[in-house]
Amino acid sequence: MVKDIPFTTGGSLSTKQPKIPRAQRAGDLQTSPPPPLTAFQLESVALFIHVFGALSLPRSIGEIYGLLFSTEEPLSLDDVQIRLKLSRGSASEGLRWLRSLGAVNQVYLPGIRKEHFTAETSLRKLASGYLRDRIDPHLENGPNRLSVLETRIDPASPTAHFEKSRLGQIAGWYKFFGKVLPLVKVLAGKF
Amino acid sequence: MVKDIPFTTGGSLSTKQPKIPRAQRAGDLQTSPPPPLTAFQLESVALFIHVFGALSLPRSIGEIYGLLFSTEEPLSLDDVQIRLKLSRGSASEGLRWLRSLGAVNQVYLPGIRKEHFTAETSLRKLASGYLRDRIDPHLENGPNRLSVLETRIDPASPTAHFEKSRLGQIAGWYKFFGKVLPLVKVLAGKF
DNA sequence: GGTTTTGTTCAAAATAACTTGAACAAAATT
DNA sequence: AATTTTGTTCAAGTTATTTTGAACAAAACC
Repeated sequence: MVKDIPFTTGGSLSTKQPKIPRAQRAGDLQTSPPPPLTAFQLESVALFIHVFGALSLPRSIGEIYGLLFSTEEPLSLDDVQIRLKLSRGSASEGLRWLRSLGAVNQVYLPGIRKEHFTAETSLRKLASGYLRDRIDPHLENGPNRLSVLETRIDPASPTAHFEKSRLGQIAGWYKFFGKVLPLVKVLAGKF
Repeated sequence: MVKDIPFTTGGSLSTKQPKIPRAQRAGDLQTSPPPPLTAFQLESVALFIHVFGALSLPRSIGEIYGLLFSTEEPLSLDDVQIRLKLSRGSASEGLRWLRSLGAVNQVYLPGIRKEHFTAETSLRKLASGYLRDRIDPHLENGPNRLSVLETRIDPASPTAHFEKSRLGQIAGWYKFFGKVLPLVKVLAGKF
């Protein structure tokens, strides 16, 4: 809202200069020349676009992780954005997603205000983060879903016996995942 | 192509009747009244839409598997299409995808021409099919991708050491999956 | 206090994925 | 061999996801 009044800002009543688009701000005098990626970085980005794509995750997330993975120094949001030519929004949301998963670490550099990030490469942390955020939640509703399904069986119906056996089937699947996922997390710690 | 000439067909030169849309063909006299799903079927469909959605698979695939899972008798493509109100194309492609994964079985009913399908519920088959079709292919390219990445390292560069350590990291990940996935397949057989 | 820097949000635009349905192909039937 | 039944394909339409960018909010700085 208030989209038509670009030359005033929210809070203050005092005189204000026109708002300068962010792109010009930092750069007017010396717009940092976009640092090209090394061959290793380019190949890493391609690799992780592929890997994340296999999990149906958006390209931008693969790009960001790939860049951090292939770069020794911590990078800021702006570094990421400029090097990958992403929008601010994508870079911000992508980093947030990766952070929440535990796939990137925040690094505080003394005297520097911007947050910086590095790639987390521990398989244990990556695997457990992924499973925790993207798989476990589905398993937690399991028992609930199962009991709802049970209420849909009419014991009088001739199909009741079949339906109960299906119910048992699903229960077995949940049991399987309940046992195997923790095991995978443990094994991931050994690599 | 030849999209503007709806009243001739490809092969023959002889006189032909206008092509009748499939929908009218079977039905003119008694269009089969769409059989409503039972409460159990409805709930199953919802459940599998959810489960397949967690794997970023299309809704129609979850619907089809859910219907077959909750139905004792084998169903034909038309049965699936009509009951779920899907298009022919979706039903066909969805069933093909599920078949190729090994998640549905083809059943030949004596004296009936249409192919019929039932849901495969063995965890071993489901898991190994999914892993085989959707995960293994990515792992197979692994060694190749790894060696390409290696060629991108300039041994003279000061980052070469870091980059080699990253390479080792990835190699470890591949090793992990190479060991764990077969284990998962074996364990799935025990449930 | 006001200004600047930094990070987030979200509506709209761009892109990708899915679905539809009619044409086609293949096989069974007459 | 012509017709009917059945299953597949794919261009076009529809829907969902991702990306963009400008407004906003929060914190650091003056």
